[in-house]
Amino acid sequence: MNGKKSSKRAPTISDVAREAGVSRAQAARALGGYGAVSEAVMARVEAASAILNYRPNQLARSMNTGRSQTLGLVVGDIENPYFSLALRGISDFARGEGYDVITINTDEKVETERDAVRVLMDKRVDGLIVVPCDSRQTDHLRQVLEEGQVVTLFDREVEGLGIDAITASFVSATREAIGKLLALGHRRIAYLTTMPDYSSYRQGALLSVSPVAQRIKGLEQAYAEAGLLYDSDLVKFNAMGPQKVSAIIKELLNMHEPATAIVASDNLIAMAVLKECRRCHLRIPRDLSLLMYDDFPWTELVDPPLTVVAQPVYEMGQEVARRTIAGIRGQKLGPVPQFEANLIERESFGRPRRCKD
Amino acid sequence: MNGKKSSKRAPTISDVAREAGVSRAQAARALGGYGAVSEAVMARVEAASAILNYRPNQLARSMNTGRSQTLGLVVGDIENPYFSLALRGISDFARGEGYDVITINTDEKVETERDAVRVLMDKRVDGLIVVPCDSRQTDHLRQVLEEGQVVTLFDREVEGLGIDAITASFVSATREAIGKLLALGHRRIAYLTTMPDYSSYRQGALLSVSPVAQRIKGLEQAYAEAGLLYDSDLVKFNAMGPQKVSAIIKELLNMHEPATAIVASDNLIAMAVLKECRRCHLRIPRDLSLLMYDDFPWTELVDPPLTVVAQPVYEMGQEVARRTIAGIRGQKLGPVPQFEANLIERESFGRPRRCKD
DNA sequence: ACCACGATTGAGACCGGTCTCACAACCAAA
DNA sequence: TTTGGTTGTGAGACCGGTCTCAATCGTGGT
Repeated sequence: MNGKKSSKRAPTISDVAREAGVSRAQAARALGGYGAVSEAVMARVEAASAILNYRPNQLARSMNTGRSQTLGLVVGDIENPYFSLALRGISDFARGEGYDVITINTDEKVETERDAVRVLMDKRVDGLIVVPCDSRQTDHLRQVLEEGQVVTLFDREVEGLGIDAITASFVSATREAIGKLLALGHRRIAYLTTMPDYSSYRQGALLSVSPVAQRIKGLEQAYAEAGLLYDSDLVKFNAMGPQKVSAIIKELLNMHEPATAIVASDNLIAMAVLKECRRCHLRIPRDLSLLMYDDFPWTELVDPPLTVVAQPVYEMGQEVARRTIAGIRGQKLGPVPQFEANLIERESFGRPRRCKD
Repeated sequence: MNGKKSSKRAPTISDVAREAGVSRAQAARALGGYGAVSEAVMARVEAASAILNYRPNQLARSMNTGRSQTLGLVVGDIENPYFSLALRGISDFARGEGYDVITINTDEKVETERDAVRVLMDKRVDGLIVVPCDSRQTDHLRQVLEEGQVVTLFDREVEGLGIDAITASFVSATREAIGKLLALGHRRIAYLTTMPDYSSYRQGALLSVSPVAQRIKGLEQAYAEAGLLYDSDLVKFNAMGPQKVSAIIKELLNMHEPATAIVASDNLIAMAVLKECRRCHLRIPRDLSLLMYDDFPWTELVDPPLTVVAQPVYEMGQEVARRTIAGIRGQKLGPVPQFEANLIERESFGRPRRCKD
């Protein structure tokens, strides 16, 4: 139905020039607002442009300016409300500066991330915003940086790349949250993350800058402050999907000393935990306390309303966009602002149950 | 930090040709896999390309093929999980066919939609997927259609444009849901939508194809089947944001014959209703029954789990992408498949309370 | 009247690819 | 040996803009 015959080919600057009776160069100058143009020519060209309903071809413009006015966003999963809110922040800011955004999902697979970066480079985006899915495999990032591309990281840092990363700082909010759990009497607090287990997180250095590492650090600090030592067996990686989470919960509850509280590293895990609890008739916070990262509208609507550590996702989105665009323009913006996560207390914390059952 | 000096300019096909000792045309043929190329040249060019780490400039390619391998998505608010799930469906399918997606938010403002369409046209996207925010102001769509652009609508139809629209069919699921409410004894069932009130929805024709119209139709059918007449004063437009929703709920409960059930046209409204109920200590379903459109993971986690009318959003997203790309390629795909919405019964329906208080 | 200088203007190169066309080389058929 | 048809190849036009450069024009200074 649609493109019956591409009816009228879109008018080009040559058409406008002919209509106005001037040279291509002159028409371009009039429309582009650069160089010197007389009143008369300006008027004629504007009229011609209006008559033909001329719109400049951005592709052609990009060709020789080298700027495409487009940002590339490489993200794990845009369906995840965390990222879609970030995208909203990014595109709102970008739009205000005349940039558009191409989004590509990686599903947290490095191979896909590599492809995505390449595709976006090929499309000559002016800047790249990347949520790197593996802090160790970053050759592709290093390579595009060498080519002079502007890259900004979001949500996760990578050491040694020497580029900005917009992240929230989780240590203090986490320490505060875990402190409350400890005060309530919890000792066995499990941490669930979708992150794959890199042989062991205890190698520390590798993960030292990721949000997960920060959160675990905050957790350990809280234990230390209480004069306790955290049992790192309670950190569970690879909690992707409801089945995995379900299995992990079973494991945690069947330990010699069962977990009495769960920290969910993101909203998907938290939902899986909630679902599993409902299935097994476990009541929160009576049977299990729950802390989740990120605050979404529904978290205060569930039963019980969830205590969460929130980060200003939308604002962080705006900030990556701001810094990326500044980078493109060659501006310096000073140090990355600290986005501090904060604890929002609702009703998913309670005293631990004494014994099993 | 980033673009210190754009270190090495990206190699072009000329560089490859020189390195391989052949003409530009020949190098292009070898790389592009068209025309006739001898074994020897092929090998030399491939080697040169690998050495230089050559990547073709998609912009330049787009220039004269006229195809940018990019889709434009114009959507109300990507933060809305309904749309972000749809986007996921769209980009997954698009990616599989070698297309990328530029997303622009309209905030449901026609003016912004107009701009968005223009910007995307200027960037020469190959096809446009639009969630039109006003079924009456569609000149900009009509115009790009005349220019031969491929456009597919999503979520909402517009009459007289003669293009595909991917929507779910809501009549029967809604009739079923409302039938259950009527059977439980409800008579005063309110419908809340963010849609602005076009003087009055009773003009019918204007809204005849929108999802909202379909839902109201299903609602009225259910009443008719029960031998009742629906009081159209119970349809409340313009329910944008928690405050509006809050005001509307107050109004509904203070009517001479108060509403005993609420139908929320989208998840944002439903959340606002839930929040308001919590604030006013109204219990669902004891004091008020609630039906919401769209099914999201959290709907079965809230208190109580929500009865919803679900639509296969992800699949619908895939389908728009499929049809848009088919349109670009000039293929015909036959009639648009019917996506039937279906009722998922959970626990937010109950008997209406007898009197006030 | 003559020259310098700035404002206007058009010709044409260029961005990095694709693609048409003419021509050379090669082989089999006549 | 001449003819015809197939590769293989390079030259160069083209996509639709931007931008450099030199030429032209008008004008004030001397």
